This record gives sequence, structure tokens and C-alpha cells, in this order.
Amino acid sequence: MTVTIRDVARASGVHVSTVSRTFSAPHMVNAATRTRVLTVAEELGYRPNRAARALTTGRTHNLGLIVADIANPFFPPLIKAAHAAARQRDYHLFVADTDEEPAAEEELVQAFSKQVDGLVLCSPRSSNKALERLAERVPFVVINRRLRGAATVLMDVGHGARLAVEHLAGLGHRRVALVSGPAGSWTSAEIRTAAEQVAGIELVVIGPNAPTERGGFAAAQRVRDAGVTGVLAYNDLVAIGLIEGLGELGLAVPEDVSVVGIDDIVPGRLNRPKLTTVAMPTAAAGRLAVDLLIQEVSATTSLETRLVIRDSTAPPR
Amino acid sequence: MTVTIRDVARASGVHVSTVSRTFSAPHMVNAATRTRVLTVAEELGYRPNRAARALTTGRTHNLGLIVADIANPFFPPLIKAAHAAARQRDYHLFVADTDEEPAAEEELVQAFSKQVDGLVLCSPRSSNKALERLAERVPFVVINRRLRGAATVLMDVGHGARLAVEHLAGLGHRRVALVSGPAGSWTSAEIRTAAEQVAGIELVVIGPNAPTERGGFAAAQRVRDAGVTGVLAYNDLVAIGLIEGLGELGLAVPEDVSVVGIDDIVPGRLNRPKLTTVAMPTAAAGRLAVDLLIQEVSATTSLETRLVIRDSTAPPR
DNA sequence: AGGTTTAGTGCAACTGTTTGCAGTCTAAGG
DNA sequence: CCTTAGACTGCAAACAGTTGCACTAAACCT
Repeated sequence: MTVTIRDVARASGVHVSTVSRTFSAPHMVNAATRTRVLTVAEELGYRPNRAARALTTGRTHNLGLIVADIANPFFPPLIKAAHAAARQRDYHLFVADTDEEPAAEEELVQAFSKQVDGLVLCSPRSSNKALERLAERVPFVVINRRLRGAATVLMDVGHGARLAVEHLAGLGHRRVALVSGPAGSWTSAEIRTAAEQVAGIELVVIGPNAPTERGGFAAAQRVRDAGVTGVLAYNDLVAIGLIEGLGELGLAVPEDVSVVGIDDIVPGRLNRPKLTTVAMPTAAAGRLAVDLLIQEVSATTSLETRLVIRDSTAPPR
Repeated sequence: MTVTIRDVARASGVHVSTVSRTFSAPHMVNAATRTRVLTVAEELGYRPNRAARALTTGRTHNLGLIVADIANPFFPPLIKAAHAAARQRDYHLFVADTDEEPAAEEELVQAFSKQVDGLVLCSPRSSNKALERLAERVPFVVINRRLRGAATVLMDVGHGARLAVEHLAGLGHRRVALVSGPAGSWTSAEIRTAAEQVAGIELVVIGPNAPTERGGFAAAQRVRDAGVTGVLAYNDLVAIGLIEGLGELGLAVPEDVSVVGIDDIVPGRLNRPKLTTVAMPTAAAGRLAVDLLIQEVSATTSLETRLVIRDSTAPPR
């Protein structure tokens, strides 16, 4: 029914091992036989059975990608790029999501570990200890989290955050709020450290907050009370919620308060105001992570971010 | 190194076949032995090797999902739901994207066919003939396309479109444009048929158009020239582009023209105007498709859509 | 009591590929 | 002309499970 290596062998008058080799080690077989085998294989419609191959070699040619939430607009470009990179090297990609529950993370890694050659973890929330334990089961590369010993792809939010605050400073803002993210987030810490380094700015930190519109909305009150004219939000969702919340309090953006987001996930041209934000190289990160994984190189990479200035920032009045 | 079924067999004093059965057909083995085997397996940290299992059974316990573009906000909720449904039944999901190129579709199916037990195709663009050919290679279920012989999950856009046009009619609009989608799209045809059935409305069809913001933007001119007061757009992206385009021509939404989109993909509360649109049950579709696939039932299902009324529609003035 | 079902387990063949080892043949080196 | 190193290719044993069949022993039936 399904055509196997044996059928091809029989039809082309060679031994199965030769057929096997024309696919997995072409240089070991004579050019003439190789082309013969290949044409016969083509005619018969032979496709190597990956399960069988996996069984002998121990490599599945599958990779796993674990993100917090597939439906979070931050991730799809990353997933897409990772997928493309994998495909290019004849790997396939499983995508899983933890639904923002750190507990699901370990469980997923366990479930995947036997059937992938490696894993990409995006902003994992598990403890260092847990991650080190998992690293023994299956090789992985981490995105947006510093972890000694593991290959790492970082997006330099720190740099982006500094650009953002400098942008606000340049517009004349002197008192700026940082509406931070969830406690324990590497990204959030990174942003804060960078923001604090900008000279000539008085920084007030408001948080921790949930990294959602709701979280931003809830922070509006405190932002107003802080008496700031500029805000850097943990991410775009928070920024959106915040702008909405400020509106309820009678404060207009950017007229009364300037707001900068992070991630650049807000699509569409319909947004008012269009959000000034820090664009993240998500696609590059996805691609790179997969490349590192396949080539089994253990490196730490830091990707550039950039500030996109739109309409949610203006000089203070 | 890796612990196999044989190690478990030895350690628990039974034959490998018994161990195999405690995992793949528990009812066939005595309760006492079963628990003994299970505890031994647990102690040894045994995990069944899916590749080996796939080799003998011919079933990989993997499914494939092919969409046009992972990064298109319409799909992630569908992917997420499909993934969750698969996981629940101990299946894993490969996601692939065609990058909107119909040619990539067939190629992907080919590549997947040997290593998945089934495929979910979202709005496939290949010809009926090509699809029928592919159906012989691997079972699949189709989302948003009618195809005899294949299991099908439809989202009832027709109904949604009718609701939308009736909503416009109810507001007092008499002349309405349908800014349609790409030629050959099942969805676009469906929308048109439904829209034409609404009584008391003069419908002018403008299109075909690219299903993008750019496409909508480009259609603005013709919409103005058509002298309509209401518009139903092929999807939200088109609607957004159109609103932008109308703006450039000096027409305000909803004051001068009412616009209804389809898909409900525009997130965030910052949009002005907030788009009246037809919400699609994408998550339900993803879940259902996977369920149908796993259970190998061949059915045609039609999922309800609903109209979400926001701020982009108003009575004509 | 004798025959028959039934539950539980063992045996061994089989799945499709890879790969170390051994053999053959050719061409180059001495 | 003999030796030897390559270049190819064949052989057969893995890889980690599943499954039809045979077998045993206990339970059931009349």
C-alpha cells in the first residue's frame, strides 16, 4: 500500500541500504545509481517514513515552540518566522501554549521532550532551578530570559525603553511614570533598570500590574495622582488600557499626558491616537531561536529594538 | 540510556507484550499486574516512544493545521482552540501557513501527509479537483469551504451578512454597497448571496478586492461614486482600509457613511470609530474541526455567527 | 464430571530505516 | 604484475513498540 524503501530497492535493482543512503548520505553512493534510485523513487512516489527514521536515529526532526498565549498578537509573527525557519531545514514545528499558566510550562516540556529534538521557550516563567532540570531532558533555547548555560535570544527592551524615556525627555517631560508589568518578569526589570538610567527625568514606578488592558485601565488613577506628564507602559495592551482609563478621568492623550507602549502590536490604522511604541524584532527572534536550536550552538544573542514615534506623545503643555 | 518497554518488563517480571498492553489496551490485562507494571514504569521514568508506536500502528497521533497566514489575527484563536482540543485527546498539532499562496497548499499537504493522521484545511484555495486528489492521501476536514465528500466546518457568514444588511436597512439605509473579497472565494460568494436576499435595499457590488487594508483603501473612491450611505465590507481589514480611504475623500464614518466589517478581529478599545462587525466563531471552528478529524466522522457543520453593533454604523442623514 | 468459554499472558513476527562491518571491484602505486 | 587503498554496495542487526496466535488455568454450563 504505502511504498517503502524496499519497493524502491527492488524496482531499481539495488539493496535497501543503498536506497537509504541515497537519501540520508548521498555522497556515499555512486552518481549513476543515485540518479537511478531517485527517478525510480519519484515514479513510485516514495516518501521516507519519518517515524521509522526517528526510531533508528533517535532524532525526530521535530521542534517544539512554547509560548504563553498563541492568541496574544505579540506571538504570531514569532511563531510564523520560527515555523518558516524550521521548514527551510526540513524540520517541523509543534506549537503549544501555556495559557499564561506557569505550571503548564513544565508539563508541556515533559510531554514534548520525547518527541522533539529541541524546544524554544518564550519568556518562560518557571524557576531557574526547574529550567535547569528540564535542560537535562531536552535541549532548548530561551527567548527573552537570561539563563546561564542555555542558548538565549534576547530582545533588547532595555535599549528600547531608554530610547522611549529619552524621547519623552527630549519633548520636555520632566516627571515620567513607568507603569510596570507583573512581578518577577525579566522584561519588566529590564525596562525599569534602563528607564532609571536616563538623566534629567524624575521616574515614578507604578506597579506591578497585570500585563493586560485591564491592568492598564486600573493604573490610570495612580498615574493621574502621580502628577506626571509622560508614561512608559509595560506593553501596548497596558498602554491601551491606560489611555482608555485616563480618558475616563478626563485626561487626553497626548494633550494632557504622553504615553509610550512597548511591542508594537496594535495593528490597523484606525487607532486614535496612534501609539508611540517600542517595536520588537519578534520575527527575527523566532527565526534565530530555531536556527540556534538546529545547529546546536549555545550562544547569547541580543536583538536590537527601535522606537516608533506616532501620535500618543507630544510636548507637555 | 532511555528506558524502554523491555526494561519495564524485566523489572516487573512480565513479558514486553504485557507492558505494551497496560499502556495501549489496559482492559486486556489483570488489574493487579497492571498496577504493578504502572508503578514500576513510573519508578523507572518510562515514557512510550511515539515514533516506535507510530511505526507499528501507522498512526502518528499528530495532526496538521494549514492556514493562510498565522500572523493574520483571524487565525490565532482558531489555532489555539484546535491545539487545545488536540492536546486533550493526546494528539499533537503541527501548524503551517501558506503565506497566502495557493501553490504552497498542495506542497504542504504532501509534506505533511506521511506524518500526520489527518489535516485541517482552513479556507483552502486549491481547486476541487486538487483537493479530491489530496483527500486520497490523508483524511482531512475543511473549514470555510464547501466540499462534497469531506468533513466540513462552516461559519455561517451568510447569516451574519444578512444580519448586517438588515441592520443597515433598519437604520434607514436604502442604498448599500458590498465591497467584496477576492474572486473565487467561497466566503465572498456566500456573503453576496445573503446580502442580495434582504428586501428593501438596493445593493451595489464593488469588487473583487484584495482582502487587505490596501484593498479597502483602494475601493473608497468607487464607494463614494456609488452614492451609497451604507457599506458591508468583505472583512474587517477591508473595512478599516475603506474607512481610512473615505476619510481621505472627506467622508466621515458613521456620519456620512455607515460601515460594517466581518470577522471581529480588531482588538483594543482605541479604535475610532469602533467597528460594527460580524463576529465569527473561530475558536469553536478550530475545536470542532479537530474533534471531527480525530473521531473520523464525516459531517457538515454550520456554526452561528452574530452581529456586534458598535460605532461605525448610524442612521443616514 | 466433562466439555466449553473466557481472562490473562507469552511468543515471535513485523513496522521502515539506519549503520557498522565486510565484501567486491577498480585504479593507482611500486 | 602484485599490492593496496578507495569507492561502492550488500548483509543483517538493531531501534521500541504492537498484535495475531497459541497456550494455560480458572470459571461456567449442563
